[in-house]
Amino acid sequence: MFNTTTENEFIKAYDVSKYERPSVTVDILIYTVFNQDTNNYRKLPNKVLEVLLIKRKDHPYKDKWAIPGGFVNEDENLDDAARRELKEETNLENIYLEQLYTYGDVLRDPRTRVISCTYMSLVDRTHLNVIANDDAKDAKWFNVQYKLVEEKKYITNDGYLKNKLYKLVLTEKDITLEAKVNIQIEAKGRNISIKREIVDSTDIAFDHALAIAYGIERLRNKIEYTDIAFSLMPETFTLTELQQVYEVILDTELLKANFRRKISGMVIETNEYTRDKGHRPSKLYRYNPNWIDSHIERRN
Amino acid sequence: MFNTTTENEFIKAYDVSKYERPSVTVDILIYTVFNQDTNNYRKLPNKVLEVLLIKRKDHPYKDKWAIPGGFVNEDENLDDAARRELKEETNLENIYLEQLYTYGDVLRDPRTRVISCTYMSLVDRTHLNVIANDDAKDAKWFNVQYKLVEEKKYITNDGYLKNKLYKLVLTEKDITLEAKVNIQIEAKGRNISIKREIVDSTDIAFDHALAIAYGIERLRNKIEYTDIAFSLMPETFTLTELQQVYEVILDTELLKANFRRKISGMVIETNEYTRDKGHRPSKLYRYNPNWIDSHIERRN
DNA sequence: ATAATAGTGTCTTTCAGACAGTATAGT
DNA sequence: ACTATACTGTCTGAAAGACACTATTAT
Repeated sequence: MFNTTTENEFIKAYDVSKYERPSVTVDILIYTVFNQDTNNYRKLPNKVLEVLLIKRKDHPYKDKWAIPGGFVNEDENLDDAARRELKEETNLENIYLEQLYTYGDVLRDPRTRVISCTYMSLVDRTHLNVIANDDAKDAKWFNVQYKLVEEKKYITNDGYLKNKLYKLVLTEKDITLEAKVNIQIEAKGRNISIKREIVDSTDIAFDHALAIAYGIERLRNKIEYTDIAFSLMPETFTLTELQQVYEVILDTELLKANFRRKISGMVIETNEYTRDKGHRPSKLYRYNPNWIDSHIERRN
Repeated sequence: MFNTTTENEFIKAYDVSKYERPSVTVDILIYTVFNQDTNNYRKLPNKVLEVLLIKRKDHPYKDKWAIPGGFVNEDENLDDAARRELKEETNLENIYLEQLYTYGDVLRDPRTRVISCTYMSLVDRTHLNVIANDDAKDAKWFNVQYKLVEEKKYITNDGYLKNKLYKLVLTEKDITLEAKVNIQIEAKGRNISIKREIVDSTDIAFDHALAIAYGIERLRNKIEYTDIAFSLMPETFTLTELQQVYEVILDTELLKANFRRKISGMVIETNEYTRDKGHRPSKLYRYNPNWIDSHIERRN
């Protein structure tokens, strides 16, 4: 039982005060929506979904891009570590933050065994300080595109095997990072298992492409039945802006009248309007925090 | 920190063989549905939701009940550790298994910092071997009840504070374990944060009451838009049995005609019928794995 | 005037909820 | 015959989808 460890190592290892941090990190997916200006004075800016990445300065994955994160301190709750990291990266507090998934494959970090608990955060770009654009840290907002590119299904005698191949493209000025994520769904009798794996990820560090993809999927799911979209909005906004946020996350076009009917209970109108837009002014709205009362609560 | 522990206990607790591994555990919520026989020969058995718990033999929380789990081996993926634990407890493989949430509060284990990644598994009780009922391991299936008992809402000037108090009751023969879980939802402007905490948990070890509660909530959510219910069913089943599973998980009564319409695409009828039931025989059905094709896929 | 967006009304189809009714084994 | 369950048909109202129409600003 006490195999080859020396007494010294034993003591060092178990001396309470010297107990090293567990090799557990917290990594944060910080998503935001950004206005891309157009050249036409009349046209509204396009909205794009962005994620914050940091260029690694050391091996492994030197010069590749990674999700911000860091080790969990010994005396720090997991959630607190996530909040601390978020504050370090964006200088923001009291922001939407949700635990996503914990990645723990043995070889995901070539140095040593690292288990990473990922969180997802949504921030309103207008509230953002510049830390995240600090060149010294080499942190950049990358435009995110995530699309299904191939779907194959094989029927087996007691179920099926389905492969869905998604392409993730991250761009920032002249930098383009690409990865492919394969989602394998295996149905065997009544048992269904899902496995996600990176097929191809040349410029994204570790298995972070998986996390970025998973975050977008969660976002797409949750925007349908919760109010998370408002975490991406400024204090007041037009309904068209809100619709654009839904569209850029869901990657579809929505019909204006139907969209407005759907979200009507989630917003409160103000007396203010947009100005100087080269077209009819738009009424400004704010989030209605009491919306949830009229719905079946399905946070989690 | 190590207040009254004897040296002996200390050594035992920190056995070297455990050190090499990170202090990360995998804990598994194993849910099943069980038929409770009734005395009336005509009546169908009642179904109850159950979860597998293990009686702790050592400090801390000696003689309290805990979710089965254990340390992750150094050379073992997180998912593999979960599958291994599941196999050890139930002797089953290829079972529905899904990562749930990772608990990482500093003081959740009084011995040392332990981060626990929880998984949820759903098993068909008819396929179960007896390992989980092995008295030597003191593993028992507990009847689960989880209900909202109190809801308070305070309006603040920029949002609201909502407290939802849930009561969790676990029973097995003459053993009753109770816990209260408070879900605090704080809306401040557009930012909403959710905190879950145990208010009262006298007989359930660690923060496991939180995990059990969270698992049920996930189950209640997912049963509405996925096919996970079938992981709890035997190969063939009647539609009434399927409905009972939905009812016991959702803790509501459903109207038969509407339920059948809703799940009609998920099942395939067989030519077999139930017999000797003291009433009209019921057609047996099996799961239709191709159901998902006709739906928007929302696993995750 | 025009380009571009803001905002509303309404038709249709689909689906969830409610309820009433008929059918059939086993004692 | 009676009890308990099996199974189906249909009405209603709400919500989702599609589309057409009117309104208003800066240049």
